[in-house]
Amino acid sequence: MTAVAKHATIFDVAREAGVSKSTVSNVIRGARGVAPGTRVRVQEAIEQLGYRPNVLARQLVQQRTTTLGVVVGDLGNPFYAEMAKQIERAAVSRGYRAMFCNTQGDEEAESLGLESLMQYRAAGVLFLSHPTDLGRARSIVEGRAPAVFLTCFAEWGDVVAGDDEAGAELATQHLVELGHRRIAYFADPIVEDAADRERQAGYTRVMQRTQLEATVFHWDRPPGELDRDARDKQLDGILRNHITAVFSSNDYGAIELLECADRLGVKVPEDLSIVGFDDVVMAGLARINLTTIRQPQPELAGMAVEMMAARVEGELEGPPQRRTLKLDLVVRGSTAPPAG
Amino acid sequence: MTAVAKHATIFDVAREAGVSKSTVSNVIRGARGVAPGTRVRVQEAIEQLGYRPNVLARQLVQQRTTTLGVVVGDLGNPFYAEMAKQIERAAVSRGYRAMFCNTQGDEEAESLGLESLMQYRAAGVLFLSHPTDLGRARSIVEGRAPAVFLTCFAEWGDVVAGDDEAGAELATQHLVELGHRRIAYFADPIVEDAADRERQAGYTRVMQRTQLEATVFHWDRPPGELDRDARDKQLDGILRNHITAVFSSNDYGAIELLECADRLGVKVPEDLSIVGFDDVVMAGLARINLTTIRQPQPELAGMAVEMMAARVEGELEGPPQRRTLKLDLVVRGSTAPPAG
DNA sequence: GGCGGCGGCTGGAACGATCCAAAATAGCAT
DNA sequence: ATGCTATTTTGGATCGTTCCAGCCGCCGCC
Repeated sequence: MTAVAKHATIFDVAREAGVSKSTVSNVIRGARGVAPGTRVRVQEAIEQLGYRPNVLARQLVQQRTTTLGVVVGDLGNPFYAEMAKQIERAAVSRGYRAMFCNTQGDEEAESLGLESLMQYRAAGVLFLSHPTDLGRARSIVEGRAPAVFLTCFAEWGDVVAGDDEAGAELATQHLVELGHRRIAYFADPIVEDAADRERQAGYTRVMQRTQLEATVFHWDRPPGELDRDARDKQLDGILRNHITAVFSSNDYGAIELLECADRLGVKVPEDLSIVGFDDVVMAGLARINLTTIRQPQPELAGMAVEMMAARVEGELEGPPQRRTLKLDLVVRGSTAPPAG
Repeated sequence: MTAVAKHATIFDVAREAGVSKSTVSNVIRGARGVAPGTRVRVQEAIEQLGYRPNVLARQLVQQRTTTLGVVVGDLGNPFYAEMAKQIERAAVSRGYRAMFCNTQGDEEAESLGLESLMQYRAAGVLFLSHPTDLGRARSIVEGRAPAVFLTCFAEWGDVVAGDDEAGAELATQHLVELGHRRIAYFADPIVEDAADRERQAGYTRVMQRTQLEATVFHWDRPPGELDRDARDKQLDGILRNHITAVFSSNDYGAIELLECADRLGVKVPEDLSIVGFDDVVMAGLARINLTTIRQPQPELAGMAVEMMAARVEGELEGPPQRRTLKLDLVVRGSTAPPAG
């Protein structure tokens, strides 16, 4: 039984039930005005033949699809993976299907993926990571499908994101309240996007408000496995500067920092407090136990899909909107009052 | 510009270029027998109108799609997320598109997802997690689309998996060579499937070969956050039994064990050696540093997609095949010779 | 000069659904 | 019976492609 059977069509069902194709169509679409007896006969025929309507044909004639394109930089990254899962669930529960494009930060992959989504006539495109080539992405998508930016930003589409600035304020405030005075912000070079900017802004605002000196760092070399020594040296230099607490723009950076500290023999949180951002699964492991800012992933994903659906179904019109969700501080074991 | 523009069709291009739709079709399909001049004119018209062929229409008439259905239990789980990403990449590079269905272990979600995939006329279905309701899955898919089971098993489809038994032997052998005699196998109750069985078999075989007593455990209560005490108590009881090393059926279970040990004040690896399975990202974190068996995810995914493509394209026929990939031991810091 | 062959191009049928207008049937009162 | 309305049912057009058979015109050859 390797051969794949031919699928039954609406005509096969019609013949089996002794009605016209239109009546079968009325039954499967749940249209009213079908006699109860006929409906039953048609349903039996459908059951009998194992008939399943061809979505492609339907979408072709209806001139609209229920395919939601999702562009994501790295599906393997647990943060995005969780987000992707929530999006898939939300999409399905609204009658849509998600189609993911993993770009791996590659421009070529990104535009090919978007082109492909357009060829599939995706009802909308949801950007889960900031597009690598924003202009190109715009030229491919705009005017053809609505765009929603989730956790990232562009002025030509709706935006759904956590309130990064307020979240960063929360994180910084937490450190200040613990008694820290020399607090640094650590930017992850991988994501030099709007989110990073806002988080930095939140940090800076609190520092100014409390009359403390803001210090912003970023890895001299991105965390590419091999130059741990360089990074250790960098953190060492920073600590000599009497920094007692670090707020990292995301959890991955924070965990990297944690590992550097371990290697340098710097005790966390006794000698150095660390706060992350996102609350990825790893952050909750007992051995990591990272204080961080939680992103409400299910709500974010749900909201993004809801907006997308509203645009697609014409319930939402006009200029791009921006929805922001509140973020919460999760206090764990990587923060404590400074040693002195 | 909220309104979504109508897409140009092959007829629009034909009119623009002053040729028939068939010629345009020949150009976009790269068919030979089109005069160079004509080809250029058509390509200009395509460019001009921003024309993109409608995949739905094409697939409808061609009676085959390039959609690969992927059924996965939990896209948010980093192991599956990485797998999903590799599948997506492999699919795209072979001219297919992946369509994911997250089932969350729910039978209803699973069959709805599969039904949906069949309605989309998916060219094949790739199971990334063992189906919750195997019989139902079979009745929906079999005869309509080829199935490939990746990292899981069913007799009605091709199987691609790591050599779990050999991997488990490697893990157990490693513990034996370190000098351990009382070694336990810990089954994760979440995945009581073929993989678990084979891993256990590998463990048992080594134990028998070395004339050691095999001891199999499983959590009395699954790791559902709230009953940590119960699990601590269980591990405590096990350790009183003079167990000095544990081989867990997967990394999540191993990490859980690690956390229990931490809470009980049991030192790893001094008092207890732990080996996991899968080599998820977390296992490599310096603070976790788990000795484990690595699954070659890119190769597994690539092979699965390759088999799927071969089935779809008719290059592979006949009864279900089974491909097994070699697994490697990754020695990290959670294993050491026993204290005595 | 007629004819076969060939490269280039085209029209029509098909794919499997939706949806509308029109036809058929049923029900009911006169 | 007849007419009128309400309910069911139906045929046909349509969506945007692919692909095949056939047409047209040109070239070279005998």
